[in-house]
Amino acid sequence: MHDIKFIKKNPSTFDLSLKKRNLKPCSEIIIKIHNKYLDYLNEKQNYLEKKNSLSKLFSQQTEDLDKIKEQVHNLKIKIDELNKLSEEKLNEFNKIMLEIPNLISEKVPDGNSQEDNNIIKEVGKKKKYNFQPKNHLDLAENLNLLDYGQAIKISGSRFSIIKSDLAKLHRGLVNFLLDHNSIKFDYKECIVPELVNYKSLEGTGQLPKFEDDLFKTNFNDLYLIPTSEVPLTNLNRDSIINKKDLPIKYTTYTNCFRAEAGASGKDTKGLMREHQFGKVELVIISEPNESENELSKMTTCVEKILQDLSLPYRMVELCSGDIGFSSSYTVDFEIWMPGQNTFREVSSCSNCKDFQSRRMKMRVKNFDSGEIYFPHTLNGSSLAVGRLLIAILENYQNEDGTIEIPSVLHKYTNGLNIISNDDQKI
RNA sequence: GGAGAGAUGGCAGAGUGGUCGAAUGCACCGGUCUUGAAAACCGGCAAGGAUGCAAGUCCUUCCAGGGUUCGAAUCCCUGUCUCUCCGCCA
Repeated sequence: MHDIKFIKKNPSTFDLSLKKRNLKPCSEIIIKIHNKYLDYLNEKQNYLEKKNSLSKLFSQQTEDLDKIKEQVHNLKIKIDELNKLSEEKLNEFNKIMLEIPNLISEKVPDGNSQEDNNIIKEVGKKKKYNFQPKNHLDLAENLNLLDYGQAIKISGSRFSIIKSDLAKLHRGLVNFLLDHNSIKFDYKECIVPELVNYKSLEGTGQLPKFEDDLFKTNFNDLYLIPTSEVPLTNLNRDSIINKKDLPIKYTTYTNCFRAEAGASGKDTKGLMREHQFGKVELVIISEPNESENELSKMTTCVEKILQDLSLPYRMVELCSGDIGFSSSYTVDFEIWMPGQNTFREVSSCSNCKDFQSRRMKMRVKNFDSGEIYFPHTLNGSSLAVGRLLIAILENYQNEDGTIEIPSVLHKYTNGLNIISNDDQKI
């Protein structure tokens, strides 16, 4: 949510940012609606003041009370009218405002699509194979570790059943990632609900605009989370944080659920794009002037994982056409996938500035000065576990189809260091 | 699923029609005292909005939404959530 006062002061800056996202300028109409709202509001407040002062006369005098009653009655009619009008305008205003994406940072490169993203750096050497590397799907199915027939029977497409040593690797990865984040990088580990209410999704920006991407349940109208950014960031919704408690850093592992409404035909099989996937998430609530710094600490945390796992990756700055709704600046991490001969996204780290904190009324108070302001919120994946699994399968494959397990994970896989065929056919 | 109770400031907790944005305690901030600290004492301390250069003035908010009334934290209705007991259950 944007600050209307900012828009009124800087309409052209605001419109320019929208233009970079290929959106139409709208400052003029927003300002117009808001001013109209203020007109109604001020008029209403004047009448309210009159009404209040008339009511107070009752405890002071006893004469002409009927006359006052009548005056109040007349005022109430006007107030009701103006109340309706101002509410209408405010609703109109909010409806527009909630669908406007965040302003993008000056650092964000111009561009229309993924193609225009800026590669910041490429790290790690791509392994050379003296055979044709397979993709994760062939590898895992050959090893009997992934079953799509069963997944389709139980739930349909875009689900999978992970089995045996691959399931153990998945579990080990989750523990490795959570330990990394909480012990080495001081994020507070949490377990959070995977069903959330409307307000929470509005707070982080998924609603009202992206309803189609979400799964809604018939229990209290709760939604399945598309990312644990939603519950983690909303932990401090509608509240005032003591400045001394910043920065607040959370990490969690959850399943994430996405309808993938606009992705038909893309990555239809395999762990790449599923309706349900596991993800470890990082969220930071930071002082406004510290958020850039915090983002770089966050990306360092993610990078360290990729380095520990010796996976070749690149760091990509998203362009104005590709950046998410709530973000002002986003850095993606992509791992080299030899079986697909391309880099694929495994993490996205965003600085949302005060966009989400304004939406969810998360504020910070400096108790020394009394000052109250909106903090910046950041979120990042560390990492999407399914995709990380793909990366390990493809990067650590041997010619015979077996998979080495990276050495940092051995203590998380109870010493298991190679995945070979699971003989059990069930 | 059945029965009952409740939702008030950062927290605890008074308040049952006007003088209530709301007692009191704790926490927090400032001060006195002290070599320093603690204790004690004194003072301050909700949020959002409008307007104004500012000081200030005004409006709104006691879970949410309706209603009664000149006037609602307080009375009535609806909804949501929480708690307790019983049943069921990982």
